[in-house]
Amino acid sequence: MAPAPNPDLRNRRSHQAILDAALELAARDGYAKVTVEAIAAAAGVGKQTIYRWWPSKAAVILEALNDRTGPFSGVPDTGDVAADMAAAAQGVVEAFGTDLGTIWRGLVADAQSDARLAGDLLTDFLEPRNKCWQDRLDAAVAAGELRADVPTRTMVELLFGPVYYRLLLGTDPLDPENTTARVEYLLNGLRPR
Amino acid sequence: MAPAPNPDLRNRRSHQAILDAALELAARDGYAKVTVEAIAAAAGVGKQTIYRWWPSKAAVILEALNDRTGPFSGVPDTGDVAADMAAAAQGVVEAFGTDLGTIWRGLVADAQSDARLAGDLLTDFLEPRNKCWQDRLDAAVAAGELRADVPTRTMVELLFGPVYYRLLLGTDPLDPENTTARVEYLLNGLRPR
Amino acid sequence: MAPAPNPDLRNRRSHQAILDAALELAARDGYAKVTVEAIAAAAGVGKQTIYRWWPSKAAVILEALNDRTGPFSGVPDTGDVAADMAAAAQGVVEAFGTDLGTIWRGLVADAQSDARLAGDLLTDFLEPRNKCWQDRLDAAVAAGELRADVPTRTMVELLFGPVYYRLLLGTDPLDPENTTARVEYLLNGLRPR
Amino acid sequence: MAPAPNPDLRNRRSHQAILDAALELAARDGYAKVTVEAIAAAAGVGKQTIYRWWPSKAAVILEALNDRTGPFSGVPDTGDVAADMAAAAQGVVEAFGTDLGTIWRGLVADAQSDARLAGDLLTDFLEPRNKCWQDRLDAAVAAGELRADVPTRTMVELLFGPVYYRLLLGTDPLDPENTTARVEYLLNGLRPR
DNA sequence: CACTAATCGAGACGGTACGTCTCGTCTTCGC
DNA sequence: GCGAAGACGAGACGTACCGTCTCGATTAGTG
Repeated sequence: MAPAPNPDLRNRRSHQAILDAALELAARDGYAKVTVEAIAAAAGVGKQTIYRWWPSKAAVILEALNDRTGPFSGVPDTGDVAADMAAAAQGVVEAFGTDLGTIWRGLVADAQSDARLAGDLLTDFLEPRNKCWQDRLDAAVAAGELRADVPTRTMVELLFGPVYYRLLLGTDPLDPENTTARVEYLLNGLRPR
Repeated sequence: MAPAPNPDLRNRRSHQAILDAALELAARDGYAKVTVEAIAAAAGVGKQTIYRWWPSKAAVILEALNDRTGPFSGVPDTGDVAADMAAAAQGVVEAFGTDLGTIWRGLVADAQSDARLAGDLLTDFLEPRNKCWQDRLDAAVAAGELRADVPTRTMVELLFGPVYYRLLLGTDPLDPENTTARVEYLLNGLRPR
Repeated sequence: MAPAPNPDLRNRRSHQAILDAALELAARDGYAKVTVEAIAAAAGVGKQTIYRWWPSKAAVILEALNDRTGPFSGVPDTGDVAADMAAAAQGVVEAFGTDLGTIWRGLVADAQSDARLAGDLLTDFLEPRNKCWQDRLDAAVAAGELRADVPTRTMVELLFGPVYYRLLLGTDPLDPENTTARVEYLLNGLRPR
Repeated sequence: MAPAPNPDLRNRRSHQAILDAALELAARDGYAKVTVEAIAAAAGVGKQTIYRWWPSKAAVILEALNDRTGPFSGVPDTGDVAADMAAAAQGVVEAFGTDLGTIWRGLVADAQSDARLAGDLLTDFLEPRNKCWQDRLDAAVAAGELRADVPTRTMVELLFGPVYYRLLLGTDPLDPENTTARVEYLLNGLRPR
């Protein structure tokens, strides 16, 4: 069906205008209220130009998000894994406190009924960041700071799972202090000593 | 505006037919594909009869879910909090492996752009269950099985956060074994001993 | 596919608003420039309400035309068939000089690629009028004013064919005088006497 | 605006391929379904190459038609104007029974909303043929076969008007027999003798 | 024989309207 | 007078073409 348009002929100006418009509308009106039609109008672009290059509004906004945040800068490595975990988790919490959090919630929501988007969310956004984290944690394991018998992938889930829990379920507000404390709980465990 | 319909006049048969139809459609076609129109048709009911009593399809399905699963039976208390946590977390994971998981994902997705629904999700479903858990963990704290300086609400987040992480982000499949191990990690911490 | 909407439930106000808007737009902007979307907007109506009851903009405009012109009043019968033919042909020519002519040209144009519309044009507009004419001419034949060996249907074609020729091909402007003369030519023939 | 492309640099192969493709598509899919895009694709040509030399798909197809039918061969002159009229009218009717009729209907349809095309239809196709007819009829008038007080242009309308009436309105199928008879009616008139 | 300029194939672009879909409200009729 | 049935206004969807535009890559006729 799709005649596979030639990316070389892509118009830079339009491409960027679409990303910019998408992000601005999402920030202004809320993710759910954004429509492809509105993005096209705001970007001064034909709808077909969006559909030619993206399968859905979600895909546009995901790329816009990546375009805006730029390449993931990596995780800190001060030698103290506890401090690094706390710092980075706080970074995530703070980022989620901005428009980014709202937009990300919308993307995750759409991904529940759009398997392709779910995959793109992972490959384009989540997994690269998690990969960095796993590397950092692997180093900590090697340095004897963390248990070797716990998969670092699981550690990442333990660290960020509660953040997403609050973000998506809204049980409690995202709270940097709580985030710092959580790292200590994770490292030392919930058993009394 | 809304003439505040008198709940006494509510038709039991229609009410139940709507809940049943909603759940069946959600299970068969997937949450996102269900429409109020389809529920009404499947229940042999006018659309207005649904809109009179519920604000959205999500509200119908949430009530249908609660209607189906019945009142929350509470958490186990064998005296061994580790075993209880593992058992219950596994129960959740198993439940999420059925239609319930798919439907729940849909409800959480809708809640991202529907504050009222988000509130209902908490009060009608999540908080009652979490309240039970906090009570159980309070008992464990009192029994000296868990640290007293960690809010039990946070403990619940640590336990279930990673489950929701996988459920909603799809990084890895929900896995009962991993769930059991996670309880041990949480209790003993990630530091080498 | 089409669930066959129930005409009894049709909204009178909307129906009339659509017909009025269609005709006004056609007169103002020209038949070809009218769009279903514009009719809907001008009538303060949803597009679906048009598509529910008509298959195309042409069908709307045809009905609007019939609604406006009202039932065909019939043909004159003064006893002098020549005078009657001239009068009526002139009536047609004059009508075609108004918006009606422009709209009718548009409908005939659309009918070239829309068999259903072509049929509707005949049954809803052309044939009723031609039927009246054939009856009038039959009477003239019976009165000995016209040849009995020429089908009256053919006579009608001879009378109006040239009108449509000018209307649709634009070779020459529609001209009442020429119309009158043509009746004489038809009746007496092109041979010198 | 238009930089007036230099016809000398025109690519013969492309020109012919466009005409051929246009006619083939019109015959195969019907005039209305043909698009400039499809002609370009079928001719292996860029869209701009069509728009450089023609203002619309109708103009392409009109030229293709003229290219295919070749120069108009003129009207017969056997000395018997009745026979000649019948022969030629039948020729037209027969031609209209082929793809040519369908395509011609499409062109006339488009001309209703395209004044330029309407003009081209006359100058490139209709008027040359009518001119020949008028000449032939002038000769018949001079020979005393036809009335001198009827403009030959009007005679042509009387002869072909009914043909177009049937072609464009679809009241009855185009019928060679009826065509022959019509010539007799026209010559001798509709009055009983 | 290179040079230069316009045409060429290709197809992306900003637009417009299409006909469909679903939403949440409003209207009608039958029980 | 309630409720099923479903028409309604609204408006986004994703598609199809329009006519214009921007690309190299031919392809002429000129110098």
